[in-house]
Amino acid sequence: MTNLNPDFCEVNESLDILVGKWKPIILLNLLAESPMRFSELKKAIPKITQKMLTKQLRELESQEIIIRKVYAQVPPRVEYSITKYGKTLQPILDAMHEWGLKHKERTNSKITI
Amino acid sequence: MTNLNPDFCEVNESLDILVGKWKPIILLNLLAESPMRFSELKKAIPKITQKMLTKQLRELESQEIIIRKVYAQVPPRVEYSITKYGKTLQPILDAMHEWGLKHKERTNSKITI
DNA sequence: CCGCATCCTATCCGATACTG
DNA sequence: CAGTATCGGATAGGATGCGG
Repeated sequence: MTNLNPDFCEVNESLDILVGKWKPIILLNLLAESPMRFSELKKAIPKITQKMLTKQLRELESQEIIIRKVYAQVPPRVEYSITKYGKTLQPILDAMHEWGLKHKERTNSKITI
Repeated sequence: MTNLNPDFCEVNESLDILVGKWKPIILLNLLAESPMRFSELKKAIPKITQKMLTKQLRELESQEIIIRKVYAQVPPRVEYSITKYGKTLQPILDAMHEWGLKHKERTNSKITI
């Protein structure tokens, strides 16, 4: 393994998509239930601001992980869905979730010693 | 799935450890070969600055993903190894690597159309 | 050989206010 | 309802130079 740099490390390809304070939570929501309206996502993730929700959704959309569908209505209705491609991230999310749980156990048992 | 916020999303536990421009590459190196000297890592990852290498190593050390061993010599000799705990990240790294490869194929085939 | 200190820049992210 | 626009603080990361 010689002359590595981040531009040629495939791990970073998936990392780029997942990184963002709210990306994992948004993806977990849309993997569990698609489509979801903007307001439903906002309600499911109360602490996110509208600005950040919009921004992270736009980024995921531009990477074709999710799809944004606008209905020409008043008031507006916008629905977000995970794409088939986005679903391929599931194994990664699962592995990370499982590791996270173990990590928490470990951390807790340390504190209580 | 209600009232989620990043502080209670287990995915972020593992993400926190992996995020950092050079963390994945450092981990892949140490997973492939442990221990490695500071200078060996620097040589394997030419574009990283000493400051960043030191910083990322310190962070991984504080999370007990790697171990830092100093030999009382002149000149100094410092070796870094992956811990048993750090090895539990391997499935995540593997999943991300595999996804990254597929992602690159996909991206390339798009460009060449 | 290994690392620290300093300075600098870019981007992330939050708070708040406004709009078709 | 589903966004923009603007401001400002915090953090990540790079360049460079010094030190035991």
